Amino acid sequence: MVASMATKGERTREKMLATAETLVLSKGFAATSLDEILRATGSTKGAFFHHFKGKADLAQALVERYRRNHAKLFERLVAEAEAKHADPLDATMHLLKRFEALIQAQSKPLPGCVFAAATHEGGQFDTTLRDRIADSLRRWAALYEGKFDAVLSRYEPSLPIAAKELAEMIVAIIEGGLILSRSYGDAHLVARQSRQFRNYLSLLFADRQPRIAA
Amino acid sequence: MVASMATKGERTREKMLATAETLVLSKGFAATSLDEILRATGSTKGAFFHHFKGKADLAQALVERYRRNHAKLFERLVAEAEAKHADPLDATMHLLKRFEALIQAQSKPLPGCVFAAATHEGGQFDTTLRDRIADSLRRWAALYEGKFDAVLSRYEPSLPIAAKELAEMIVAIIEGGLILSRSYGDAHLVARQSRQFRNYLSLLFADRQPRIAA
DNA sequence: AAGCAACCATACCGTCCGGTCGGTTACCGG
DNA sequence: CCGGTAACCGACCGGACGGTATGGTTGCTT
Repeated sequence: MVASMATKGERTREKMLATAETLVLSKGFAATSLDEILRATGSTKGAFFHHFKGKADLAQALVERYRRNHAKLFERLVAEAEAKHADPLDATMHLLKRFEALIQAQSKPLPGCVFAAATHEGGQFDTTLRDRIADSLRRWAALYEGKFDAVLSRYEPSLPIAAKELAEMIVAIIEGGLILSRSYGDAHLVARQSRQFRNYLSLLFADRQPRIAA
Repeated sequence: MVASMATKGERTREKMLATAETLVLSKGFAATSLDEILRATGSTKGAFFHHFKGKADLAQALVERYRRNHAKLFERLVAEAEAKHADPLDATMHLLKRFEALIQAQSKPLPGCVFAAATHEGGQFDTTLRDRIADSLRRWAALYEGKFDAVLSRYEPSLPIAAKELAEMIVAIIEGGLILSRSYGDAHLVARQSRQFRNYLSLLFADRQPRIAA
């Protein structure tokens, strides 16, 4: 038994989560029935209710799973970028470029973001899940914010700017870009928008003016 | 009988659409039942099916209504901006600032965008409605694109840029900003992000370098 | 090999939801 | 005042959905 496939139960649970995610991202959570998920995975009610307390529990598990995968991916990209560039600005640029390359490689538009989906249907979830989603988005932005903090502590921007604003901007651009990308069927729209954001950064720090200690 | 209240039927229909919109924006379309809408408006099944063929028809009507209102608002803002500024860059900046002021005036986060909601639950709608939504988003972007075209035909940007990219960028920023704004409960996030976009524009056209005819 | 838990299949239940339909009231031209 | 139509009501239906109960099967441990 290979370690990667874990136990049988974990594999079916993962399969359910994966197919549920694609269905939810295409039709929405409420419009996705349990039977539909089970038909797609080839299992039954018994299996589902063995792994999840109910549909609400599935929603929470979906968010948690997405959160982990998302965090893991970005930590990998950040590590790679910082290994290659000592300068914080270069590292951030590299991070964005790697991200764009990942999207550009896909021929179809990305299926969407679970956080955005959950936010949109948020009214049917309880407060703790909504808080968890907001926290996930904040952590994502905070990851960028840390990078921009490093950049701002070294270089003087050509316009007064806060790291948090830049972090929220790239997250907003990606989330909004995903919506347009899906609606248009344009697989490369998000990458194009990320490039625009890089443009903004390169104009903000065009001359790499070193910050003067007060 | 005042002209503004139109016929009785039109008023109840409008009331249904308005309450349906708020419900849909907070819980999603599939999770919003007809009974819920009717309870909120104080009318009944009979009234609903007199005005709409079914729930799918309601969805289409919601999109169409939002589309009209949205277009009307922006045409008003554009007209106001162009009346005040002959220069296309100044007019565009004014347009964005007016938009920010509108958002800033609200104390609660905007309820969301029907286009984004519909895109997110798109899998449950038919192709014609999905196309209609994509078209609505494109028209919105095209409205901005026209303005940026005017700017680019007069001024040389400090980085090579297409009007379409800028147009898609502000739309993406607003859509993404709305998601973050709702999830965080931060009413001013969208306006802050619009200001970032204005920053980008002001850096792109900082010196107002006039375009040289080739 | 026995036993025990984890895992999964199936039949079934109560409820809610979209939709239908026969009927009633409000309005309006003639 | 009358006829007709737009507007509206509310009981009802069939089906789908989330959830449960129960029994069977697999696989790990000792």
